[in-house]
Amino acid sequence: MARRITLKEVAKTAGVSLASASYAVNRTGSLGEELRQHILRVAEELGYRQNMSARATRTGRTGTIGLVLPDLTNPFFPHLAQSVVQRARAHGYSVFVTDTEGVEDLEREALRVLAERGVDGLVWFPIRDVNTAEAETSDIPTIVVDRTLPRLESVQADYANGGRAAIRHLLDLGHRRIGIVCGPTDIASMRDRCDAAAALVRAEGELVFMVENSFSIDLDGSVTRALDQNGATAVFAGADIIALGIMRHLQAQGSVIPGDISVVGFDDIPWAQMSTPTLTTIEMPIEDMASEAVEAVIRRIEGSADLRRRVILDTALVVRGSTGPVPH
Amino acid sequence: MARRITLKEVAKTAGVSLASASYAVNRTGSLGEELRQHILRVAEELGYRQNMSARATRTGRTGTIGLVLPDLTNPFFPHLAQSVVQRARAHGYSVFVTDTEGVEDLEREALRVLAERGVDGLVWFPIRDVNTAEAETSDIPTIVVDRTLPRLESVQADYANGGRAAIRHLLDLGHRRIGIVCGPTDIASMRDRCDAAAALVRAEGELVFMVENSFSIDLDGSVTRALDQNGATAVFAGADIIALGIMRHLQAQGSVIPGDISVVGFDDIPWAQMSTPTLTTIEMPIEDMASEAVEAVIRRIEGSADLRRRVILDTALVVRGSTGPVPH
DNA sequence: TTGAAAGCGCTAACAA
DNA sequence: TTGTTAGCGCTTTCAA
Repeated sequence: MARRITLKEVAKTAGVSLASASYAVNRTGSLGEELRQHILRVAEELGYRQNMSARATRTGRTGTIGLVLPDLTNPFFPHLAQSVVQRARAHGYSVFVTDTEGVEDLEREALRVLAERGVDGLVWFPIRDVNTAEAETSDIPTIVVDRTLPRLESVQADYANGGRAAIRHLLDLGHRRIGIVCGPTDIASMRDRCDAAAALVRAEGELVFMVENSFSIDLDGSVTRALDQNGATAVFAGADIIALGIMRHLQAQGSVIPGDISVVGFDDIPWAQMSTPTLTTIEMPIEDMASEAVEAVIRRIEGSADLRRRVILDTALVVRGSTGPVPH
Repeated sequence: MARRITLKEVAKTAGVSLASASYAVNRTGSLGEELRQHILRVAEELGYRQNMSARATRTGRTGTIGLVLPDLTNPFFPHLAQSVVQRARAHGYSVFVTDTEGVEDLEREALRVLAERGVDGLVWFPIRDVNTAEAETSDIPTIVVDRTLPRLESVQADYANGGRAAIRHLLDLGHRRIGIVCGPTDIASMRDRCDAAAALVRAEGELVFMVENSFSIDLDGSVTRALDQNGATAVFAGADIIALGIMRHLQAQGSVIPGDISVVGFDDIPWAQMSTPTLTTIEMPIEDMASEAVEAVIRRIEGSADLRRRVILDTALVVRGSTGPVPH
């Protein structure tokens, strides 16, 4: 493990001062063109690589961003993480990824560690709509994704409209007796989509049941009971993973989808395309959310002290095989 | 954005020297118990947080690990990434995650950036069995996952045995006419499982076809043709994603799985549990691979100049609904 | 345009 | 046990 070449050594071999070497490498200061070229050539030859830590102690900037999210294996997040990493790289930032495992203590700890590492900014998908780490994040530019936290800029999808779009689709197919299986309602983004959906069902049809299930393909007894007993011709689920569970249950009971009953989900996770039938759902603008979040956090880092904003991005209905005309 | 408290300020307010403050915070050196407590209390009150960059310039260690992988949205990786992040945290390391998008230039670039950031170690899942970045990684402790690269320690699953276990399972069910759909064979781990599987089929049954497909649920024409024309009673796929595509295709042709034909995959991605029928497959020891990789890289970082090792972890057959007795 | 030198916040050898 | 002090590698002000 040969010791790394320092700027000083580059300067010495190039026969220039440390300052000039620094100027050349960073394209700062003013340097004669041939001198700069010469220094860069020497640096190249010696295999010089910047020491970001040292640079960071001087500049106070690390060129890093922390991404904090609840659970990488939840199908929603890998795509988000990938997009954040890519957008950040495009701006020259590297990303610390932290998985909080849905545990608030770990979340607080994660934010503390990232603060200590001196991340320039944070993209944070909180476990719940609660700021578990006010203190740790208070002096770091932070963008919250998918949640709303006091005093923090956020990027969200238009959940309410998404919920309505799902119901509108069912209504257009002639469905009137509609059931809703919501995800955990302690999360605002979930409440938004379900409440909006429920309101529209009530206005133009009949809400035959509205129950809740955890983010799981396994259904609670209360949910299966609702599905079995209430004669809905269509079901809206607050999350695709739940919708898939519903489809599985209905099919196991001998129902044909969408012949007997239609199902629509929310999120457009990858599985939605591989189920039988494929799942009609509401697509989240994940890439847009990721780039919006990264751009926003970098904008804050680079100083343009933006107003506190809330960016709301459009969702879209994706019609697939799990919805069809109401049976008679 | 209030300026961060420095150790110097802590020392001053606590009325001690900078060194003592450092000792207290790092639990190094020798310090009277009450003095240490006092300093820590002051640090706490002031909201002191270490500046890891400064620390790193002095110690030459950043307490960070780089994780480099081809594609976070590939269902295999989120779990791996999560496990790596968790194991690393348990050891006090933070993880830079980089997605190389399956592009070798980006991979090289990613490794260069991580080297520049001074990561203490690298956990690297290369795109192919080729070291695209010899130079960038040569002086950083590196563990390669799932591939074999010259001069680098690696962690792998026992692919050959996994392939054999899948075939053994089919043979035990009475199948003799078996087809194989391999994944991209330019990857050693894929070749291993398929070759071992093929050898066993040839030895104890009849290999009715052996074709190749990309890592995709969509099948090449050559694959669908093989499936349709060769009267296999069972198919082994080199990857679950391909197995799911095969199931979809067969079902679309009117075949019943496993009544008419059995399908077994490889990887045990999450979807394998949600398909209809659920997919019999070979489980990869992902968590073990992740912790083995992290432990190994940390062992190297902390100096125990291990011999160059190759760790091979066991795979396991997971029997689900897509395999059954041979039809007559 | 170039260089000398101060100092970022911290650790650790050495002295007291 | 505690303090003094010399740097780690770098950027940046200031003077030449």
